[in-house]
Amino acid sequence: MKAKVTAHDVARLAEVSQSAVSRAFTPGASVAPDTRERIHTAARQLGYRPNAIARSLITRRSRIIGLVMSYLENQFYPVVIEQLCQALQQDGYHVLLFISDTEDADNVLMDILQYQVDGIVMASTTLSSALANDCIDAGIPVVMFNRVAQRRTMGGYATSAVTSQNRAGGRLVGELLVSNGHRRIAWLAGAENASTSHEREAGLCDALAAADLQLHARGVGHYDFAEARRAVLALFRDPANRPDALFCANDHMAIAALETLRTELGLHVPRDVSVVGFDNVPQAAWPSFDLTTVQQNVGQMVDATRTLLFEQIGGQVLARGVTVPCVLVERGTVRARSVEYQTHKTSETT
Amino acid sequence: MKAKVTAHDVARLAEVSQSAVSRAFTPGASVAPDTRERIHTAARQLGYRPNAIARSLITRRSRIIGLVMSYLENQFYPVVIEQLCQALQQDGYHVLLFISDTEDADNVLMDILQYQVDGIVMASTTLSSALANDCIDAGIPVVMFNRVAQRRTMGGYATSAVTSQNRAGGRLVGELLVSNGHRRIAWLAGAENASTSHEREAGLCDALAAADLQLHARGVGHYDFAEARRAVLALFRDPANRPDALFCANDHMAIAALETLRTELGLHVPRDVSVVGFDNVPQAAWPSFDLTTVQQNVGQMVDATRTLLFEQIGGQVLARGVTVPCVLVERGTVRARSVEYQTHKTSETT
DNA sequence: CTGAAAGCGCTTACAG
DNA sequence: CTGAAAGCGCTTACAG
Repeated sequence: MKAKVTAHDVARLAEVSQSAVSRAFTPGASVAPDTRERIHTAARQLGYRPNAIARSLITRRSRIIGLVMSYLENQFYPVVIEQLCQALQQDGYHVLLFISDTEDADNVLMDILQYQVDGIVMASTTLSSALANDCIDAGIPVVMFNRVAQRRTMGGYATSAVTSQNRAGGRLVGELLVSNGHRRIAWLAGAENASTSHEREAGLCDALAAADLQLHARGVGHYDFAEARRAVLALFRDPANRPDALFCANDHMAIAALETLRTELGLHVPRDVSVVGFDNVPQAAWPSFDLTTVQQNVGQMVDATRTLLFEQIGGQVLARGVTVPCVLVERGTVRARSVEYQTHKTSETT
Repeated sequence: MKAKVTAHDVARLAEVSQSAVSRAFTPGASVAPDTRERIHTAARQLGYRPNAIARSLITRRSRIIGLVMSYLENQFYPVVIEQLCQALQQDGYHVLLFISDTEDADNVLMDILQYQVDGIVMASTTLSSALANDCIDAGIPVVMFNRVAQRRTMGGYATSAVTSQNRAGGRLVGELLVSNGHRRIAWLAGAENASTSHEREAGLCDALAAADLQLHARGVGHYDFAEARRAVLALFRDPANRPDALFCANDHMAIAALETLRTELGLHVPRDVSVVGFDNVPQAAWPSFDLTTVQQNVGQMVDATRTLLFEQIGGQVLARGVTVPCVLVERGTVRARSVEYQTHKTSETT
């Protein structure tokens, strides 16, 4: 391992001061063009790269964003990581990734703070809001991704958040199911303390209420494959009182439901029961699932996250929420309107 | 945003020197127990956290590992990220995540080097080995994860690598297929320049050769869903000359093959054709796929990665390769031995 | 446009 | 066990 080459080494070779070397690597600094040229040549010769750590210490900007997630089995999150990482790289930022169960959240917090990250993105539905508030108290901008803080304000601060229009998305699904003739509509919730799950359920209920319907049944899958399976089994235990549609709080659980309904309960989707998810993960489009779902616009969510982050890094203390529209993606898991129903409403058909 | 509290502030409050504060936060440093106590109390009072950036500058250790990946759609990699991240967190290290297409690899490299990472893990089959060699030249330990450098040595250095026993895994699959009576065995390669794909194919061919067989056909799917679909279509174009088994270089492509065979070609798996993958991603266990595959032991691979990394960070310059055993996971996509064949070999059955 | 100097927040010999 | 001091590799007023 060769000794690290520093700005001083380059300065010596290029016969300039160390300050000049620094300027030659600072966009917009005032250096004569030929000086800069000479410095860059020397730097290339020595294999010099500015030390970002030293720069961070003096500028008090690390250009690092902490990204906190709890689990990646739900394919929605790898997609988020990929897009967020690439976008931030383009902005000249980098991503320090923390995987955290809710239990060791405190240690994670300490680590993040010690690394002097310029901001934090919490992209997980299962992290405590207390953690977020601690960061804000430490003066570090936090953006909640795909969730909302449980307490929106604390000590005069508020937590920024980027979410889909979950309630509107839920309503879209409710309207689709109702207009296709479903009357016994069940809801499979994610985590009871997750804002995403709540809002999607509220949207569903809005649509049901507008049609004078109520939730037929309700289960909780904790956004987990195995738990979703169990909940589905319970929901469909009584053959005489089966739901005719199941709306799941995300695709990950919807796929678990699909598998369980087909394999273990011998039901056909959508003939016996319709299934709808939320997210539009890549697997939803696979022919085996062909899942009708609500697409979260990850690109727009990532853009909004960057905007909120940079606003706050730039000193604008105002936290705010941004809400991104989502769109219904109709595929094959919702039963089409029955014939008599179609006749009934034929004028409405587009 | 409150002003940052530093070791000096704590020193003032605890009525000690700034050096003492530093020692109180350095495990193993010599401080009187009650002094340490007083300092920690003061620190807690002020909300002090040591600045990891400043520490890195002086210790010349950032305790950051750069993790470079190209894409996360193959679910194998999110699993790797999750486990690697958590293991390194436990070691007191953190992960700076870089997503890189092969094209912008150079920029990525510069960034990594500027951030003074203590080591780099390249966990992607599609990154150039030139990139890896550049890092080694810069004196930063590199471990290839799930691949091997194209040129193992350069300028006296070699690149450490952690891989599964891919050739043995490929042989296992070949033996399974042959012993179950398949005779027209096709191979769906990943990328032509990926060591994983090569070795698995070589293992398959070993098994075929031992049974006096040859590859029946061969396609290339570039580890991509859409390309795998296209390759499968080509492989099965001629109904008179169809493979009776298809071994895919990873599960991601095997699932694409399954979907294509069933939906577009109307073939039944395993009655018409057997399909085997490699990795054992979570989806392989889903009932819709129930995919027979070779499991890569991610836990062992992660452990080996840490070992190699820390060896080299500790100054042992020797790069070396570690190879982790993998195991055949038999599920439902391989046709069982035909009756006459079974009779023939009945004594061998375990 | 350029250089000398101060300083970012720490760690770590070196004395005592 | 403790403190004063040097220094990690940069940036950035401040003069010139």
